Amino acid sequence: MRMGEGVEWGLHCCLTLAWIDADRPVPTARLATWFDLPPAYLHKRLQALVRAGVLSSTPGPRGGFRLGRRPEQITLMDVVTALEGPDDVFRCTEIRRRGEGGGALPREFARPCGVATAVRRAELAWRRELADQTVADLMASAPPGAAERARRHYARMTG
Amino acid sequence: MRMGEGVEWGLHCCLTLAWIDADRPVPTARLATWFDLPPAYLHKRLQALVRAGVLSSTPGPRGGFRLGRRPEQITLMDVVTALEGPDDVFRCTEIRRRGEGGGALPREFARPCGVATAVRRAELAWRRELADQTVADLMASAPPGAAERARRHYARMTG
DNA sequence: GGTTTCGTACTCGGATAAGAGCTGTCCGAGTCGGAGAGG
DNA sequence: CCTCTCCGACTCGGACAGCTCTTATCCGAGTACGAAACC
Repeated sequence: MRMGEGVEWGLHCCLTLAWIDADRPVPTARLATWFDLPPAYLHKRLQALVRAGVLSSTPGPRGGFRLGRRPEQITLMDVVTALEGPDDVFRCTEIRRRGEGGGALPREFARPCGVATAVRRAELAWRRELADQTVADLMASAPPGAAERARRHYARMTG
Repeated sequence: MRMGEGVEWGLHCCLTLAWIDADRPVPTARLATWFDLPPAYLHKRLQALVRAGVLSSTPGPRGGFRLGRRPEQITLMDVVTALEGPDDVFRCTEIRRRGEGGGALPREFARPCGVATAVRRAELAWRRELADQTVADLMASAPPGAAERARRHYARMTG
């Protein structure tokens, strides 16, 4: 059980896009060079963020990606859900009612499985923490001057 | 990103072992029949729980598995860690310092990456919820009479 | 009848193959910018 | 000199392979029981 690498990429890209706050969209190639990532695959992951509304894309020359909404309205949960899918981490297959164990007790199965409930409680705590943190919070917790350095660095790339 | 199926199996098996509280160890075949699971693979997953000390095993005839310690001392975190591995869900690859972006700022990298910190906060909340729940809690939250039914069902299987 | 010995069957344990999902790559559709010709 | 047209290049978007990890399976090592032979 491991989180996909694209989540780290997506969060760093969102943070960078928020910091530089460029007038023009930022193409994939720039971000891939910035972080030394495989351009094609990064592109694929950014597309998933566009489908979720986290980013917006512009085709053609001078095109690229920009934030789909303001940084304080992009939660980490949004990014994780967009990149890892909306499915629950824990999937209850109702094994309690399979096999010999569950033949004759239909009334009890009206309530959800206790094991699933317990694990989902942890998963909800995880999702809640992710939903409480926004890209704006990431910007605020960064060392001072980080945004300025990002802008300068990006200006050096474009020029 | 999905949790392995073995976690559900392991938790249900621990709960069942705690309920029936048999004098003899319970072999894999019984548990596999109980939940209608592939016996060989269930066996492999139970071995992982033995390596973690959650279960203890007895070889030979009349052998099998039993709980390695009391139910109130087996947390859901123990089971998940045993079956999914001890690695963090989110792995920070330090992409901030890779590529063009991180060449000239060595002082800043002394502090951990803000993105990683934010995601790890959520992961810690998840682990904490898992660690706060024990197998004994699962037993307590089950409908009354569940333990008795499990014992009767197991007696019918053995006899 | 009691005891010893042997064989058998059962269980765990780890090493060995298929399948799914993540990672990585490619090419096509669409679009903007600029060069060049014409007025 | 200004405007219109056309060409070219750049970017996103989705479809196509390689690889790691999960799932699934098998066979070997060890052990307790039970039967049989022996005392």
